[in-house]
Amino acid sequence: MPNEPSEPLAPAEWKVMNIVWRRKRCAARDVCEEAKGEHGWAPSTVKTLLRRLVEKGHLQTTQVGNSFLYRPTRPALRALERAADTLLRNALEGTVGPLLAHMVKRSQLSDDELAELRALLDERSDDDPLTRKGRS
Amino acid sequence: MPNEPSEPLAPAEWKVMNIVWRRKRCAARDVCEEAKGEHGWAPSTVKTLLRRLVEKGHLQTTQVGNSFLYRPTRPALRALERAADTLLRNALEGTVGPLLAHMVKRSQLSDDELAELRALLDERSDDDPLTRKGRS
DNA sequence: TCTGACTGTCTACAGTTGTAGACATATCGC
DNA sequence: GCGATATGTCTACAACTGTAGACAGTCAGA
Repeated sequence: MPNEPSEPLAPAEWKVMNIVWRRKRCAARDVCEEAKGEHGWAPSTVKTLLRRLVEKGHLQTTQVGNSFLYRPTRPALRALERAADTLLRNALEGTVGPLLAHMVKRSQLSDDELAELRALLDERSDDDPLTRKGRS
Repeated sequence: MPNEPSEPLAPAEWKVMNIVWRRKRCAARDVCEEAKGEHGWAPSTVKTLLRRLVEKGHLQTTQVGNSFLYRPTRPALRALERAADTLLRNALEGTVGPLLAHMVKRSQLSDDELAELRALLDERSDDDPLTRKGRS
């Protein structure tokens, strides 16, 4: 039982996972409904994706009557962080800063989030001696 | 001639692109050499990937003698930004802030980059009325 | 000019992903 | 108990991906 499913999510799988994450847990029917509305998918499509996600360890099931309740095995944030790590691994020398800048620009952030990020940046430049060259 | 290749890069394709991006432009041989060292790939593997990348519009070629010079059609940063956009599209309500925090933590950023990010954050909280609710 | 080395092209093939129909079966209401 | 409905399973199949061998054309050196 791999607690952290290692296999990355394919695009269609992200869509299904997002539906389940939003609802915390749900039945196949709910996913089918929402996926039909959002992506126009046939129920079979959703069912196949759910099955594969269970196989890969991204979803857990609990049997309820003749059906399953699907539940993510890890929080959405963790999956996002994994994907972000992959992204960063692909970032060449000097592109990380601009990349983060781009993402900040694209994002709606709350005041709290902005404050937390600011704090992080300050921490960075305070305690990382390698980056302490040009500041007074 | 699609100036911005829309098809996303597969993992193996990122690896090849990164080699070409680092060198700005190069011959297949160079890529083969580096890819062999880094990933243990056979030359055929590299050649297939180069061909597919050209087909998809990620690489351009210039014929030189009996061989090609491969050159990226867009800068690495742009490809990264596209991938980042996809990542953000998968981010649920409330996960974007923590996600960015995670990325900042994982990244080595220069003083200049830190300063630029800080400036961006300040700009955000200054001019976005939606986020100006809790601050004095 | 002949040949060897190198380059790109063709072909291959297994595994993954996107998409979905067919179908057996379990359940719940009557 | 029986049938209608819903649920999961099996099967399918094309496209994409990872990986690579075989081969043909070409350029340079002998």
